[in-house]
Amino acid sequence: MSLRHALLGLLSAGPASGYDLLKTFEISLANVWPATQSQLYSELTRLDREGLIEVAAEGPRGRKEYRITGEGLAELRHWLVEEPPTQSRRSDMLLRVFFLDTVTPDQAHGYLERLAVQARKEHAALRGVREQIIGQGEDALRLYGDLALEWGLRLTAAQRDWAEWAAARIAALPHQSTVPTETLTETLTAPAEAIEPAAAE
Amino acid sequence: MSLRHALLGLLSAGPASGYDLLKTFEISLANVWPATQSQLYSELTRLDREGLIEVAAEGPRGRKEYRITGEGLAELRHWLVEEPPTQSRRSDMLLRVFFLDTVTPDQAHGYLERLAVQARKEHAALRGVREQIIGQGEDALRLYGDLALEWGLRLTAAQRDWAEWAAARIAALPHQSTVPTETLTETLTAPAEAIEPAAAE
DNA sequence: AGCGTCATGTAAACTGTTACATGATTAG
DNA sequence: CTAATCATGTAACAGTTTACATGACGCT
Repeated sequence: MSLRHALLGLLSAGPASGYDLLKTFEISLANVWPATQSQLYSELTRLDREGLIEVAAEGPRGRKEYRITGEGLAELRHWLVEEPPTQSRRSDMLLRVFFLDTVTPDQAHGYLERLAVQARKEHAALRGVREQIIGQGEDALRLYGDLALEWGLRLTAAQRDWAEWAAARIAALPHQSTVPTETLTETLTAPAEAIEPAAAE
Repeated sequence: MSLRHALLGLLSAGPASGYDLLKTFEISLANVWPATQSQLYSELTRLDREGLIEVAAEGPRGRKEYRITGEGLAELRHWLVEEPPTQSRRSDMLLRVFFLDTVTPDQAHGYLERLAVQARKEHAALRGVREQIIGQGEDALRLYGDLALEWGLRLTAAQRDWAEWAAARIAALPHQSTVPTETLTETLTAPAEAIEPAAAE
């Protein structure tokens, strides 16, 4: 359960309300640990009940500003340095690759091309983010944000390169000529045809 | 819900029982889409009820061998080529990076070093897998498995390189001397200290 | 006065994990 | 005969998503 640690982490930078935290999730944490409003509010209630955070102040429309407690900070640090990182490696994208032999090579090629395009877009978006924050306040909080951003850039670049490489490999297959896509629909219900192996890179 | 598509994909290669599929999940699909026995059996029952798979034969100890139906194959192909890939990018590992400023630079450095070690191990393991399957039957099913393996190799390499780069950046910080780790425990309850930015790469 | 945003909460459905439970068959 | 493996299922719980519901405040 890392949602609680995400919340503790955000609150370690200063007090905030559920609404504030929700915005932060939508903007900066969306790509790392998405969370919904519903989930967020109930987790905050639980954290408060368990003493890891507390209500610092109450505002206008029932607004409750939470603050992290000493116990909460200790838990956050424990999670950071003690608990082994469990990368949940569930990948929709890669799962499909395993079964690409059930569709035509053209369709498989199309899938990989789309992955490459998507990776290029994401990479460009991250570059945009980097341009925006360049020259801004260079404090401790930014250093680690930069590391995360760099990871995003490297990951999307790797994904792009791999998808292009993989698409090219499929395009290099024999019997992969200029078949118009219209005629492929009727082959959909036929069993996947055997594919000759491509030469190693 | 991609578990059902994983099952359909495996069954597209030939009939199998829940037990067989479970083994396949543990061996070859564990790193892509982990699933538990419990989850698997109930999903098979559901797929059967919905007509996407059917019982082909019954074996010795209540064994039920499932076979994919035409409807199931259609659903698999639809998922592969029509539905946009939703990469669930929830990353425990990256989430921690954002909050690394709440612990000492030494501890942050240690975290990144451990990530690098882990990535190196995983990369080596995948290399081992590649050695094992080299020279084996080179059929259509293998081609796409190779693409997936290559992605694993590239991903773990990228993770290793990034973690090393990030660790080096933290090690290059000022005031980052040879502090014995024993003395760090008392700084755990103190507020995280401000960190000077490192020069760009 | 009314619209947009701020602000929080609950309920239901679904997905995933852990643990419990049971029994048949085969190999040694 | 007995231990390992084959083989399936259920129950309880934890985490996530979607939808519903409500109301206060601030600006024009």
